[in-house]
Amino acid sequence: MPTSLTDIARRLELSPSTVSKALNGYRDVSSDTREMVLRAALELDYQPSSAARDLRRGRTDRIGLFLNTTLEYVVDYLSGIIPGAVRCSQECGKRLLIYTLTDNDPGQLLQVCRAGEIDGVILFSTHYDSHTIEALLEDDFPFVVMGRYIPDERVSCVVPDYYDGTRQIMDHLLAVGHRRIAFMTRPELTTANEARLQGYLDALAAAEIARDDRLIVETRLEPDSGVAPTRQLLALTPHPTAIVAAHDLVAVDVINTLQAAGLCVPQDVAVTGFDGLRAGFRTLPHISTVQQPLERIGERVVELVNRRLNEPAAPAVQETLPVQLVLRGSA
Amino acid sequence: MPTSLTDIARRLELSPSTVSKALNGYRDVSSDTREMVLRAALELDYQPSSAARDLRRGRTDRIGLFLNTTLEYVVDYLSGIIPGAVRCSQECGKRLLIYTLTDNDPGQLLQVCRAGEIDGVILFSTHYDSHTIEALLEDDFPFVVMGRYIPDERVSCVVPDYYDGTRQIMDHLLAVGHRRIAFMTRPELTTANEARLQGYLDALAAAEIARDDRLIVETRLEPDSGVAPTRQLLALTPHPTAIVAAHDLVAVDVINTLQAAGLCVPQDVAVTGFDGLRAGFRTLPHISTVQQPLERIGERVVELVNRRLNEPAAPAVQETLPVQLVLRGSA
DNA sequence: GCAGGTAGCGAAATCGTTTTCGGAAGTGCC
DNA sequence: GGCACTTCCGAAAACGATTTCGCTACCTGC
Repeated sequence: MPTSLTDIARRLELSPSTVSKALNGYRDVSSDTREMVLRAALELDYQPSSAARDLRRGRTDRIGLFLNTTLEYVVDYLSGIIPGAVRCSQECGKRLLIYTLTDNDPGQLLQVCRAGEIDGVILFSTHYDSHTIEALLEDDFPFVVMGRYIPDERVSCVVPDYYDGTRQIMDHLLAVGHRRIAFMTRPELTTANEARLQGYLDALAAAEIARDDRLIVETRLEPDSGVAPTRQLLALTPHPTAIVAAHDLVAVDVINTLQAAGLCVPQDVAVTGFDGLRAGFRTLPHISTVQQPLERIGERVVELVNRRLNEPAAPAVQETLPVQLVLRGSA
Repeated sequence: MPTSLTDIARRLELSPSTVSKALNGYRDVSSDTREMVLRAALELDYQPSSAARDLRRGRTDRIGLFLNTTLEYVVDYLSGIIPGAVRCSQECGKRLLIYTLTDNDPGQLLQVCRAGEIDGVILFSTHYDSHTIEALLEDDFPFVVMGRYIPDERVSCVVPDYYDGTRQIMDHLLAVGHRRIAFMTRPELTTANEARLQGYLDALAAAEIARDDRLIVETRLEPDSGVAPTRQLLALTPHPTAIVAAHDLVAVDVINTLQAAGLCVPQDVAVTGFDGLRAGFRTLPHISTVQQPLERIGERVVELVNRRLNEPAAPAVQETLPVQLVLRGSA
């Protein structure tokens, strides 16, 4: 049994109320007793029971983030997000908790929220369905969506500028002379994928290059899933001189496949990624990519949840954060 | 305000006790009222307040895992562990929570444990000091150490067989004819690193190959930290024909550096990793490695915490799990 | 000396559950 | 009818903190 408030009270022959007030900085307690209490608390390694505290105060000062670990991409992305999110929640006096979902059952998320385990929740793009969002709205439970734009003015979200990022990549590739540029997209029809594709198409149009559908291929995010599409592109004659991958992890596959085929990156084929994950440093050359402001996204997302907690009436915010092209060698 | 037990009670004109008993499967409630209660609970989206419940029951059915995300390795390793850990905790009726530590302050871990936020905790090798362990023992708080052997019969731990893994790698390399085998180790003096080094040295001795200290180099786990040691090894004449890296992530750097120098893997230099992380699939050829039973480690670690929760008097267990050499092309 | 103020403390209610205990009503048996 | 059981339900006490409110001293100023 850990020591409780009452333990301290008994030991010092004080009432629990006084001890509580001493620990919580109330002014109606003399500095003498305050010191006594603080010393005793330290000696006994006192830590208030979070259950009791949460129950009485009606909040937990915890923010949840739900994680599905089946995708390597998610883990990698999250590890970029977390430092910023943790720092910001620390500053807000909250703690950030990561919940692990079994087989991505969104019901668990609602359970945790309704049970009052957390005050607010961050929704990662792949981890919810529209029913979850509806339920959260109905419960008036604070949440923010990360990485996907939700066309509903009641929900806050933070997304990187997918369109502009792709334009930046394309403009760079076009500027250095590429004309046959392949584009790898993902099968899911999300606003993110659409924005990227649109960036690609608009850039081509602006450069007055005709769209060639054989240069647009699909790829998934599992390990090795970038290999086959790359081979498919290499089979074209002439093959593209640049490949714009949907993600850094895909770009890794692309580079490996090209090098295995005896081609040099970027001399023979330039390759670009997207996101700016750490995986981009695990190839030689390193991957030229669009760096998402990962830490900043983490910060903003927590900040928005926190604002919502402080002023429940505040309107939802939909933020697009600027991204930046970083050239690291592969293009 | 979410609906509470009392809400249901009022609506059905029952007492809170009866409602609680109906929901918790007590036998002294008629099947009629039980059904009424269950239906009402469903209609109102009732979810018991976890704070109230935890407070009253004196436990939370939650297990904590503390995470420090500064190291890519940790994230990668953890994502291998988690599926098993989550599944097992699910089966035990517990929930697995991941806590994010700011700047790796072990005091936070003790706070969370003492506050009763979780019933037990899993310590990842890099996230504690001996003081934390002492404090947990003193508090009699259930915990299990993962990935590092602790020479103390009061603490349970689960570790892969580092020594045997390295022997397996070495035996394979020796069997295919390698004689100049380099070894990359990490600067920290942990039992894991020592066991690996010993495996390397014993294998050499068994093959009657003299130890050459120039072939033993140190490397860290940050991105690119495998590059310099590899160049250092390539500067030797003759250079080693095989490189045994301390980790898959290091092996990635090694392979890239070798290929960038125009060498073929594994024809010119064979490379092996350790751990069996997903990163091993992101090179071509894929990395031959020692596969840790990651899922199994996750399972066992949760299982041990759970056993400790169910029978507090049970003795601590120190488990070494078998590892397996998997040849994927790089050696 | 007295009204009004302040400083310091404790009593008690409260948060939403769980769980023990006892009581009321009904049943079966002799 | 009386006795022992069973069945079903509610009252009430916890769990450990926070917070409101009121009470006692003591002080201050006139």
